[in-house]
Amino acid sequence: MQNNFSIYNSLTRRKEKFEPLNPPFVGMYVCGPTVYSDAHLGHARPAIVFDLLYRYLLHLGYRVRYVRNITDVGHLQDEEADEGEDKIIRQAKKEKLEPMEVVQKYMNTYHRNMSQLNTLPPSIEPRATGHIIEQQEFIKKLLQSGFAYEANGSVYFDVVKYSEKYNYGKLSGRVLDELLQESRELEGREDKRSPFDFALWKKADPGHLMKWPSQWSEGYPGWHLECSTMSIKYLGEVFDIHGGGMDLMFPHHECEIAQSTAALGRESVRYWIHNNMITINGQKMARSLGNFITLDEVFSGSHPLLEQPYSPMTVRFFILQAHYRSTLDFSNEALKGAEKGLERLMKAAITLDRLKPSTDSTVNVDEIKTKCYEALDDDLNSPVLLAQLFEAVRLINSAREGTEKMTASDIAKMKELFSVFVKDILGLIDESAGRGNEKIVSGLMKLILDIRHEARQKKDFATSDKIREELSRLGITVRDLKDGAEWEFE
RNA sequence: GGUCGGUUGGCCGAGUGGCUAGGCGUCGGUCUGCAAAACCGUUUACGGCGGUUCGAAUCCGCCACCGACCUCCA
Repeated sequence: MQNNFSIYNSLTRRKEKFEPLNPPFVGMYVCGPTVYSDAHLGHARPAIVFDLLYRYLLHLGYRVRYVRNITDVGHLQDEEADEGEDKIIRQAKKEKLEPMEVVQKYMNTYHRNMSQLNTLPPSIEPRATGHIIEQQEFIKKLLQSGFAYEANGSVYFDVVKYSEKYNYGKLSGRVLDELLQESRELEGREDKRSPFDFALWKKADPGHLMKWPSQWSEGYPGWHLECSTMSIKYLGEVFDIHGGGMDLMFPHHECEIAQSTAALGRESVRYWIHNNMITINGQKMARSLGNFITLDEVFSGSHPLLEQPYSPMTVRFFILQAHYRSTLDFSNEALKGAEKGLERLMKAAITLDRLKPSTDSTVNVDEIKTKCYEALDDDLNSPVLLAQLFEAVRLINSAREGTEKMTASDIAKMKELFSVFVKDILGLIDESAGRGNEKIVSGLMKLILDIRHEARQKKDFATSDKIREELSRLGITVRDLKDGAEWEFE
């Protein structure tokens, strides 16, 4: 499997050549959502970023097993004290639903939104509640290895003991001694030996809605455990890629490393990849800050901050226009810009279909293609890839104007370029497509435009304008060219 | 306070020690019966102060400001 693909590894803080453990197979695990409310713009970013990575790896010929979990238990409101209320249970009470109804409801919304954004579904989408036994087995391993301890029916991970042998904090750059000095004293619960110990199994309080029997207590698993358990179950003890948002590096991913390393005696993940945040007015978009916009609100325009609706592809393009490791600032102006840019890109594909070949050529499609690969190979640089594609757009438009020339071979290559990079890899599809019966509509349009053409030849502009206006009312735009006219749905 | 990252033109965003991505917007032009689109050009860049260098937005130092993480957050 040949490739020149390099990717930034958060663990080593460097770009590294991507070399999977067992080519052509690639194992990729990405932290999915906790399904307790509607997906917002922030959720779209990792979904699209890792969709891009998934698509590119597939394009390069790898056989990728893409695992993305659904967290449906154990994610507490106040993780620090390990006493917060489970997010899903809290929402269930609020909506007067069964916890599993809450999970199903928001999982459905999430899937619908992800499909709208044209992200490919993962190969496996495991749920925490479906892996209670496996998580308990994992806890037993940690107890056996001595890195976990039981206290009052709960089981905790012993961070202090772990750090005597391994490096707790290596991913996020934290030093345990410093963390311990700065941490405040625990109040109430004294089950934990150290404030940075985290729960593997929590004994349920009376009346707790989601709980399972175990040898320790009726209870539920800790949040960090599910990812270690399920990634190893489906991808093996050592696998290639683990992804997620930067905000998960500490403590979530740090705890995952500790759990897996403690249980297996070695590192599980070879490449840690983290996407940056979407900001709004320079501040992270987050539920807790109350400045988030849900995807449905974006698509419908029904949020006070939105001046108009923005289509799923506009959002996708907007996200792909920024490098995944940079913050991306939301604004109406930026979204509108993305909308126009996307339109320009998609129109060029249509123009390409209608282009008449020349006998000679003034363009070098292969050069653009090479640059497109270089952009992706350099840490998945989608903005530079788009810049290259816009160079192709300029050439296509110029060819239509006659200032550049493309042979039939050039046109075929260019179509291939668009098909591979725009559609397959960037996952950008024409949202105006699929309206009406293509064949009949195009036949009718040809007829109508022929009549209009004849009217214009006779300088009967009243008729030609009437046709254009009536078509416009139906949502069809007509544009006159040097020879004939072209049309499209608005 | 600790750790890490950022500060690029009206907006969003790439980037490399010298050849000034790209998109959107603005303005002008070409084309056009009109319109739209397209094309060509234009517009104001690299937070501040020093330093290294023949040459720095790009390397180093200091300062200012912003953000993320250190509770949950994609």
